Amino acid sequence: MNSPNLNPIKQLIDKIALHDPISSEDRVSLYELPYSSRQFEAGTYLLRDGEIKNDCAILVSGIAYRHKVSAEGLRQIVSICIPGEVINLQQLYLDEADNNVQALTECQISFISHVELRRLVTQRPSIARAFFATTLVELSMSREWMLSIGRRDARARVAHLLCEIALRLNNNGVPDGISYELPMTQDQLGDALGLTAVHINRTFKGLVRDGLIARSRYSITIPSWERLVQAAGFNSRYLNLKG
Amino acid sequence: MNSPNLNPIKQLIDKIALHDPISSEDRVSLYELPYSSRQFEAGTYLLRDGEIKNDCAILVSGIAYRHKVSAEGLRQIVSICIPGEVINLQQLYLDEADNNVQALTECQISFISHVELRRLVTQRPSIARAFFATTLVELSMSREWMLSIGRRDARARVAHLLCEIALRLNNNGVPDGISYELPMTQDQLGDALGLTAVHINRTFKGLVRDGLIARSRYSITIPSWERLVQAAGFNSRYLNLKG
DNA sequence: CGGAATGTTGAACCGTTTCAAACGGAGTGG
DNA sequence: CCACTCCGTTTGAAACGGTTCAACATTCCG
Repeated sequence: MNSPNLNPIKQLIDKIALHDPISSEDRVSLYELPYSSRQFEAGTYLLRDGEIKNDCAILVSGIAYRHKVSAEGLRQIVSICIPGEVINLQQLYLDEADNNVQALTECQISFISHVELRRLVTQRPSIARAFFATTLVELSMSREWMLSIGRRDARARVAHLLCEIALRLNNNGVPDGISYELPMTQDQLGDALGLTAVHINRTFKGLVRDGLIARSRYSITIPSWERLVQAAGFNSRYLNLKG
Repeated sequence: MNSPNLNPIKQLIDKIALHDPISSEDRVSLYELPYSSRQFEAGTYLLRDGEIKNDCAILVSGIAYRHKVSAEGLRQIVSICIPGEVINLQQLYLDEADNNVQALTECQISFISHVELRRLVTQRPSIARAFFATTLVELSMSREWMLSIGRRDARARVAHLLCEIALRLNNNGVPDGISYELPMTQDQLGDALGLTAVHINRTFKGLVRDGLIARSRYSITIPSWERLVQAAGFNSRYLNLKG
């Protein structure tokens, strides 16, 4: 999981190629980018609201979450970051970050100079295009997230989040009986779904009672993908996965 | 408002230049793009969920809203589109639309061939960059919207929406006493904010009672920007407006 | 003028929150 | 290896913000 020799560029390429093809020529030029890596322990801020331009940060291993806090101090988690994603793409062109990214587990981050990346993206339109496509998918995911928070009840919201993460971790499809680690406290889940930790707890219990999921510690098991999808009203189209 | 001689390319340029500068050279090449225009009446779908690649559609005049509907048939409005925006940027690189855009007022739409635009964007990195920046701002807006829906109460949600639109319509700042048209029914406002039409009504009444806004028909007046911002917990940073 | 769509209001209801207390499990120090 | 502590989970009861339903008022538009 935290194997130190994960190649960040490969992660990045795999990720962006998921939504837009990248020629082998472009791959090579991406491979030429210099980078440096660093480990961050769970809980660390990987990006802070208000932060000014910085190097481009790729999440190589681990899971993180992006959040904002309201004037009243309430937190809303707006997305989950998984390996291969650029955490601060926004800062590639906009000045100031307006959100935070925090490590959920230990995270390996690799840094590429923004200047370098901007240069590459300028010289190679198809790489620019791939990053653009990735960003469009992120936008699409955030719209679905809005639909969840605004219009689904607690049960469907939780189920939907579980579906989304399961599929993002297994792009080719989620087989029945699969399990995965979702290292989020119920407090964090609440902040992600616009609910209370207490209500997350009750909702989880309901899902377990009805056999839609099984749980132990941070591990989620999905006995029947079909049934969970049904309960969530989940339609994977918005993830724009190929195939 | 619906003046037929609005130049769509100028609108487009003004819009993307709002977040990223565009050189005069690039402006010229944008001006060379061929386009055709058409009027759509209020209520028309400008983009449909499931629609396959199409020409790039610029909203030249009028207001529209983007929405998704859940498996249970509930609608969530995820953004308000104002003039100068490309409605279906997503389709520039992704295949299938996963959301709908519907005209709120009569709308003038101009079409540019996606092929042309892709070609231009390939040849002129700084234009690509400007579109990228615009998309990043859209992403940023959607994150703020999530924060609203997930964590603000009804009053702050409504106030926040009113602030956002006021500022997007007046990029240089909102003077006290300003009014603007928000041609949305309370049903639509409810769907935008994850509330019921009924509750929108009561919340509006509350804001009026407390002198935070005045209303008549679809016209909103803001006596004190300061106070409305306060009630909304509004911080304009996420809009990434220059200056 | 008439009908449809939108806005307004009240009362009952309900999904979720709040508060508070107890529980469990992992890590720490004695 | 136990006791202690901390943090997150679990549970119950009461409260609340927002919903639902239903009736009525208003505005719009043909």
